[in-house]
Amino acid sequence: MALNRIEAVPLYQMVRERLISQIEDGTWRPGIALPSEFQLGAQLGVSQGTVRKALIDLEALGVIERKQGRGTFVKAETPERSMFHFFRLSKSDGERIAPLTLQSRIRERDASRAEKQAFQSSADLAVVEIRRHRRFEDRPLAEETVILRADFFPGIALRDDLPNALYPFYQQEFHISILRAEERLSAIAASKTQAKALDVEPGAPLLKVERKARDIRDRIVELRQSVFVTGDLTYDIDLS
Amino acid sequence: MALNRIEAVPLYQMVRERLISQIEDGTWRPGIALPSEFQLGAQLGVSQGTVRKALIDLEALGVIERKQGRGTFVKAETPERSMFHFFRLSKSDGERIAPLTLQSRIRERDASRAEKQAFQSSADLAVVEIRRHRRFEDRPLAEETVILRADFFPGIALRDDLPNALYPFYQQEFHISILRAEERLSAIAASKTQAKALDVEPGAPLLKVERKARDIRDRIVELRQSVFVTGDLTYDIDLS
DNA sequence: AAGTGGTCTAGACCACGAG
DNA sequence: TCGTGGTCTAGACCACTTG
Repeated sequence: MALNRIEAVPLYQMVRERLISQIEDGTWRPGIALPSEFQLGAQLGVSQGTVRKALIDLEALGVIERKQGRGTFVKAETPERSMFHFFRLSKSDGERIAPLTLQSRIRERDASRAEKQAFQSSADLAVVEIRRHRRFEDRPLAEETVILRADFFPGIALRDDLPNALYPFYQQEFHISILRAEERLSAIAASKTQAKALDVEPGAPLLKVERKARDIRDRIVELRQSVFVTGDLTYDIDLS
Repeated sequence: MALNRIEAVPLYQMVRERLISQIEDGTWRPGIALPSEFQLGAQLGVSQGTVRKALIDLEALGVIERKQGRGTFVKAETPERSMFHFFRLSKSDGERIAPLTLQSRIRERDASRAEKQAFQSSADLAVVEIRRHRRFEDRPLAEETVILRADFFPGIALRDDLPNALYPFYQQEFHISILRAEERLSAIAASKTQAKALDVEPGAPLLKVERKARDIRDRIVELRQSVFVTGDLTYDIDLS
């Protein structure tokens, strides 16, 4: 239980990494309370203040939630939270919208060279490709392709019950928490295929979003390309 | 110099607000070093640890920079930093691009109802409108309209020497630091006017970006609408 | 009343940068 | 060598939640 002190690595960072490991391996599950700061300190052989610093880091990371008088809780990725965080389309009055996923196809294949590069892997790699058609208020909203590292999601290609919100599913079934993502956006003209799938004229403006999603260890675990019909919707972001 | 202890407001928050005020009023100017943690604590009548907590907050806010062994410095908004932070277009290889501003027109007028609402002001309000045409590598890149609260930028409408990067200019000339912004993005089809200004076909896909920029006090001080020809450029963002 | 996280202090020592 | 921020500890008290 106690930490092996390694020279030149601050104690609170070791505590933080230890806790991350324990959340990953299921020792502390989403929704439940961690031991108190004093208890954790006693277990790990450090002071309460050191545990505290680690917990503040983890809260800033978005891994846990601290509530005065109640305790410290592992954050559960609910479909609602995930939508709010990673699906950022809203109406002109600012109200966020939630899409519906109608069709999805899933298959496993070898990674392309570009995909291997994106996953920062030099060895051969199997990936799982998910294609989805997403709608909102009975109209086509987006065409989406999701690429996953097959080794991180064993058996996912055999699942025929993929939910609308994938990130809570990743967390519950595979212990993978998506915490950050990098996106590249551009305006494109609809191709014939896209126009047909999204029920717009060829050449109509579409918003293309290419995403690299990272887990708790900052590994890139998902690639995603989405093409949206924005219409009078907007894609809302914060720069800070 | 010392703080007036107000019940129910933590000391470190009072220290933080005090330091923000002092940065705003020019007591500590961008680029210079603050007094050490112990000196600040002695001046304000609190312990070094309390000052430290305030400084950690300010660093997370992006207001200061702390360097071990050297000191704590007020961040200077350089054109480079500002570009990197708030101008997020890049080439397909990931290299950030820097635009050139060719024409700009500036005038003062009354705020529209929508603008008053955006600035969260119920009273009448004068605004300054800046229109800019921005280019990259000899091609049109964007048409931009910037709306400022006239009361926050006294005399700016008389300036005929607006620089390419406005945010460092706001900081140096008006002591206003832009720290955060909210943006709403959408893909639109070029109107005839836009097509002519940006040298594309009418109907070509453009990326529209509507920004509300906030200062150190979280006040909305600038509205901005930009319309970009993305082509093979992308607008890069982080979700976290 | 008991237990949790939040604030505040004081002091010791370490790591880094500059003279 | 000195002064800075960075880590770590120990202890006191406050604010909030639950039983």
